[in-house]
Amino acid sequence: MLTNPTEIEAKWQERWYAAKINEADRDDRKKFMMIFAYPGVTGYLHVGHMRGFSYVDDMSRYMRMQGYNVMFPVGTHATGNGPISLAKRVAAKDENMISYLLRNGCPEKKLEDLTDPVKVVEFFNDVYVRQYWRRFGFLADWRRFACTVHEPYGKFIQWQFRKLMDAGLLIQKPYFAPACINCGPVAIDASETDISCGGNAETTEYTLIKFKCGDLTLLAATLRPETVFGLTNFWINPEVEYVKVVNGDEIWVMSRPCLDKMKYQKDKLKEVGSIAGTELIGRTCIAPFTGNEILCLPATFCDPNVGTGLVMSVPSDAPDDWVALRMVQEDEEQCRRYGLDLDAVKAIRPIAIIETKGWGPMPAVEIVERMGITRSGDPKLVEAKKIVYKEGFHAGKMNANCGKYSNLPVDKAKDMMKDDMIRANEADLFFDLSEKVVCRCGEPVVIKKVDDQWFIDYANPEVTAKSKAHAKRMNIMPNEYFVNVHGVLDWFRERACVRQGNWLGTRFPFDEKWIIEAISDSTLYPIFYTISPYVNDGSLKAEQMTTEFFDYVFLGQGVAEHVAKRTGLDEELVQRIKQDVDYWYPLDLNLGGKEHMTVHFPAFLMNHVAILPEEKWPQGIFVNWYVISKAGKISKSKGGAQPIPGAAEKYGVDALRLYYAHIASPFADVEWDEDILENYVSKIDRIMRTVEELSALAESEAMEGIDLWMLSRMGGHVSNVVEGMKGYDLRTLANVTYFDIPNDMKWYLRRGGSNGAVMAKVLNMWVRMMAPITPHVAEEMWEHIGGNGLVAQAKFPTADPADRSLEAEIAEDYLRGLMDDVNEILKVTKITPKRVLVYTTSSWKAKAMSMALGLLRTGELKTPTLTKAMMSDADIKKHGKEAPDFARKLAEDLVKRSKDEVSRLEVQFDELAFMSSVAPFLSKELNCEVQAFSAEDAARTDPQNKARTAQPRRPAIFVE
RNA sequence: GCGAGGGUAGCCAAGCCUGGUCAAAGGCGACAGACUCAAGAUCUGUUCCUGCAGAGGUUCGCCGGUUCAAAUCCGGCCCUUCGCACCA
Repeated sequence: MLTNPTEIEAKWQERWYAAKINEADRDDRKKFMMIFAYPGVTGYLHVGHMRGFSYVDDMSRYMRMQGYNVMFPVGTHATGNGPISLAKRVAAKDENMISYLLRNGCPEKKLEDLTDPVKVVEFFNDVYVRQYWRRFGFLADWRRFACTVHEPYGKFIQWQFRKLMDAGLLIQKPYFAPACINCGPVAIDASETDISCGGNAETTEYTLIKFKCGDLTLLAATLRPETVFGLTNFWINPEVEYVKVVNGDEIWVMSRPCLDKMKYQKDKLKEVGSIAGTELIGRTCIAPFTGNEILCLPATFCDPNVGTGLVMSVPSDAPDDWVALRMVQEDEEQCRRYGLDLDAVKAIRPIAIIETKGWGPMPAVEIVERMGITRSGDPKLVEAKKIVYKEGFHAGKMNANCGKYSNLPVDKAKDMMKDDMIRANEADLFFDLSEKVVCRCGEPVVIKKVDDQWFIDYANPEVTAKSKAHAKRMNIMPNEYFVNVHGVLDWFRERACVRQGNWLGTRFPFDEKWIIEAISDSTLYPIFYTISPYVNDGSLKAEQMTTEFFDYVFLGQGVAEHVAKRTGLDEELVQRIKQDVDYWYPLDLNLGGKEHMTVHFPAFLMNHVAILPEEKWPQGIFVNWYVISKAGKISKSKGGAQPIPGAAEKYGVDALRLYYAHIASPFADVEWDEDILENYVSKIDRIMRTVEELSALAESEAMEGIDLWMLSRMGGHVSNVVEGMKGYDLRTLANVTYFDIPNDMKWYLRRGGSNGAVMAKVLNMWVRMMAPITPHVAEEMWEHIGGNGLVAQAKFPTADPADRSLEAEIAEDYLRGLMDDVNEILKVTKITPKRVLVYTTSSWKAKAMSMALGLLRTGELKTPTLTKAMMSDADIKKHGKEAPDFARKLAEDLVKRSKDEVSRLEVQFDELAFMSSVAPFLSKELNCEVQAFSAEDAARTDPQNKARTAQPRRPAIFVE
């Protein structure tokens, strides 16, 4: 038997792939199709990704052993700008990128190729397949490989979008999205694939409120348009030079950084000059709604980079405003400098507008007081603002000062007032990012308006309702997600599905200027794997993948003969493809990381429901959690994670696979820890040695109790695993196979088990149980014990009912219980035993027990009934002193027992005979003389009269 | 903000849906013993507190409730992790 994991892996992978057992073709078996959500091509993957991937191989191997014809295809998702930006960075000789590539094993001479995005994709496709999936021994059908940027896949996506259009699910409307001013649309996310900083930024919607000031319109950007009723003044930063911008017949005033951003959102802005902040201070402007004239006052907290750089002042509810107002009112010198009317300034009072439970009428005044804030720029203001905003917005309602909005909850009033003001041309919208975002190219990212953006209408009520109903029938794991997915489907709304710019992906079939974006082209794709072998072997060409072709093979619409004629394909081939599709589809299980719960899975589900007939809707979803590093999520972009081939070499593939399956429930994150890996490595070592040792046992000696026990236990283990695997519970499979069974083996040997025939049977079952999770070492052991063919193709074991021996299991439990008790006595008394005497129950107690069990069965077991029954028995009545007490204990004890325990008590078990047979074993274990007696044996040795405490299934013990 | 998950002994982690077999699986780690010249590996035992007889006591984030009985069911609170759309 080989022992080096790398050699074992190479040996068996070669045999599997040579025998093509990974290739799935239609036959007359029942089928099972499962995938993992294909990874994006963004660079090297790390050991964390292999967790979910290996689950799919584990499960598909298990299903194969259960007799299913299993299809496990793989592919990659290269849509987007990941490969482009990688290529750009290589071309720019970016040192971080180069060293990252080399560190992960990219050959130096390959670097030149990687300046081409298409070659980047092909390079990583090869890395993923060879260095990750094949390296891990996956029985994936490589012939079915698909990549989203290959032309035939694009044909499929275009067909999908035509179907969405037919179903009325493609709609067009304006959209505001983050974009680099240079490269076009970018994704803003924590992993910062497209950008070099600002991954946590969010898009903020400001309401621009217009304040007439002579012929100028001052624009205040606010998050709280509902507070206009509380306006007391306007803030201008005296140190800022504002710009004047013509928009229609208005002249807008804003800061320059604001104009730079707004240009991307409004078409006809024309800069016509500038005006100093100081020039505006002291003027009055007209507040919308109220029509009040308010004064422009100086405030340095107006940041030209935030919003418009102009701020409307609501001192009742905005702490910044209140602090600034007080400062202005107290600084008479400044008022004089700006020529302000001192009395008018001093007369400004906050106007209460919102009632919030637990707060007075002026929350801002209150909190500034409470936190002791006196100056603008005090860092505590950030916190103050947060508190007031949160409380007011969610718990407050508009007060009597607010006209027709009085009494409305603040969050409702906000939207109504915003809409009303926009309609009345008193306001507009402006989008900005909550923090600075810079593209990978170095240019800033802004929010850009797109006028004719296409969306997939996931809010469509019919598709949503059908999807929700179908989700109820699906096998969705974990259960929490099964429950939650309905909420997600409800919340799912229109989703922008195409984008412009320099992107890899499929052209939008209705307008070639668009490219279908990354999430929208990866929803229906599992069905593509049913036809991909024909694509990959050249018998189906991209130009033959017409609408009619897809309509026929996927939807069963049209006639094969026509499709054949129009595409030039053989009619027989067209029919064969359709039969393949009908055989394999629907998808049985789609496994993906938890990040897919609110993005991919709902879209996956709804596209199937919207496009395919009901019998092709997916059957299952499995969500897995991550492997994280101590610092947090192991991230592709941040590095630091163990490269996959290195880990495979270091620990062995099977140890890694076992680690993933066993370390925790799939529905919890785990922390990557090298020390723990070592434990799994030695676990596998030990198991291999155990198998080697046990397989050498001599053939057929007489069958003993311990042999019956071993076989019985094995059957129980198999049943538990098979039951668990109905819910794809790999952890139970792992725990039983790699931990419980070895522990049983240990006990078997310790008890002197040595039956070669029994062990041959047990090992044969055990090795097959190891085949799904640690397939390489399982093959090696399978070969060693003389198993038939490849274990990967063997049947998963089933429990043989004839092997079940409750009595044998009871006996060993009895023995272990006894040993525990003896150990406890030895521990407490600190005796080194010279002699241990054991007394089994007296027959009257055994009789009482069976009476009690009888009463329990009929539901009559109570202390008085049992006592009465016992006293009417002559044998028991002789022990009239002890009996009532025993009856009470028995009755109290038995009602608490589970069904399983009770049924064990009902099994006949000769305690004395068993004790006599295990006395030699105990004697060896305890290293002293051991004798067993019946408690009723008049000739027994019993120096302390312990025998009287013996009970059924609980012998009395004497130690000296 | 919206939504979801988690808090179990020194650590990791099952159990919770379906209450009683739960002082709570398993694994690490630690301690002791066996084996060994020794170390490692392996095996055995111990590992909440108390206890010179197999027992008792106090535990499963906190508070309260339901129940004969709660880690498990219900309510509230505290802490924590995660997802939230052009990133797959």
